[in-house]
Amino acid sequence: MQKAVVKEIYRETEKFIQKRIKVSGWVRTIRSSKAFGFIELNDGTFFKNLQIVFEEDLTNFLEITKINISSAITVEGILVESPGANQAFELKAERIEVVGPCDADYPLQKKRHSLEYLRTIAHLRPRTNTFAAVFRVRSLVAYAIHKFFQEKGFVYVHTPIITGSDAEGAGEMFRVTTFDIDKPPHNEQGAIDFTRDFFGKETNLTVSGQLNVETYCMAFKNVYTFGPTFRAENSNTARHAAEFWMIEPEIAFADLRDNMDLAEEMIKYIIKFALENAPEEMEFFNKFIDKELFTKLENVVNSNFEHVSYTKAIEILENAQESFEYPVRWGNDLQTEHERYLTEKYFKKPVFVSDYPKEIKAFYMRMNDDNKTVAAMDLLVPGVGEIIGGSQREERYDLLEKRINEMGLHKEDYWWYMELRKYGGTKHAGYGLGFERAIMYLTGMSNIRDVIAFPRTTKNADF
RNA sequence: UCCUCGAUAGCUCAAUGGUAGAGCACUCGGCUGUUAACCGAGUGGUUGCUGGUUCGAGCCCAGCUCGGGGAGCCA
Repeated sequence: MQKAVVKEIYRETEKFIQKRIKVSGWVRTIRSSKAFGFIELNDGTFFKNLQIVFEEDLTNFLEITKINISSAITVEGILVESPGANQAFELKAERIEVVGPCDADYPLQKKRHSLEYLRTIAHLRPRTNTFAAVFRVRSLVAYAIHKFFQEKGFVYVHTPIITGSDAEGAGEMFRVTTFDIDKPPHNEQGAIDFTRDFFGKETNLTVSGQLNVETYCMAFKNVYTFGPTFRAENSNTARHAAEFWMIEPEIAFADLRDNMDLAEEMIKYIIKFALENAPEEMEFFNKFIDKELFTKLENVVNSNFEHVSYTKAIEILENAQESFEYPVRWGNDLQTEHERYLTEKYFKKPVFVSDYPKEIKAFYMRMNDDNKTVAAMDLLVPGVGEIIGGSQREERYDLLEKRINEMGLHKEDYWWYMELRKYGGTKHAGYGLGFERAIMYLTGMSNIRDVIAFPRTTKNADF
């Protein structure tokens, strides 16, 4: 007998119709009458379910009518055309074996659950339509990102998760140590003696792979990282997590414009990839999560992203007929309300804001000729806000050294980073894409906790 | 961390300061093509925690815990 999976049955129906097949999966719902019943079977390979019809000629008919949702079963039968309205075919069961019964206290019902409740049962929520769709899309988009960069010849670099450089400056860090935290060793000055710790120095979980990946950029020309990142910020929002994934491409012999063009091409590529490779899931998001999703995504794919300088953006905001809570002033960073206005109301599409005042940006960003702004860019998208942050890097040794000093950093901490500027340093640029934020944008999900399998956020590391 | 709203059955939600309820889930029964199947009956509660006001608190007050929304920080 032919074994089949639900995805093949939907995609290549002609291969299975009128044939005896064997399918294994979980019961999503069951409706039974005195002499017959229906099971919606999901085997995990496909978003949609396969309808099983069973009748009282089954030797275990009574047992089957009583099984609970989420029981694991194996069904043998013939795939036939369905007289019902909602499906083209169904499996007429000749034999159903319960391979893994499900207890009656199973916490998921056939009805809708709140996303908040489902977070409390993170081990079971991938069995729901919403999370099945989210995590299949997440998987596909991760693949699409690799595919995009690999097809362009980029080299995938695994930058370290544990870092000894505490000066990356991108946020609060999680300490990595093997010390007994109740009694760490002290040196003669009375301070904690990190020379006796595992690495012989203070170490933390990385907040960004950028500085490390720049070294490989100077060897391979075009590189990217794709890995987990950790921020110990006490953030409590729908867009922040303590552990998240980031994609950080870095391109040599390239400037800020090349950088933005790459970002735009990548965003369009992954949107198209998701629409083509997960049509059922995307349809579901458009119908139940965000009714404007397809309109939004098609608008992004078919339009050119807007470009605006920070200075011009300030002008737009100053002239806006809008009362902002925070004042708009050249030199201040853009607030969330300002970003939302720009991308959602003014341009109504993704917009790159570039060339920010040097005071509000990182030390490694390239100084512009005006000596006031740096070659930085943020990509703002409607609904999610900042999804990408990047810059052209300062490749001039003396200017980099000057910025490090101005910002009160210690140049000894960056000795290897600075040497890149001595030994064949060249123009280069890169950006960071928050992977979860991209998934949120693609699916319409509005909380980052719902696009991470087991989210780690302030006061929550369950599962 | 700040502002704001909330926490009642397994879930989603009701309940003038006066006997804590419904739908779904679950159990039992019925039903010959269902589509969140349907019909009937039943089981199910320390009203988040601690204290206070009151003859009496799910409801009023205080503190705490956890969650939602917004803000800061950022991706």
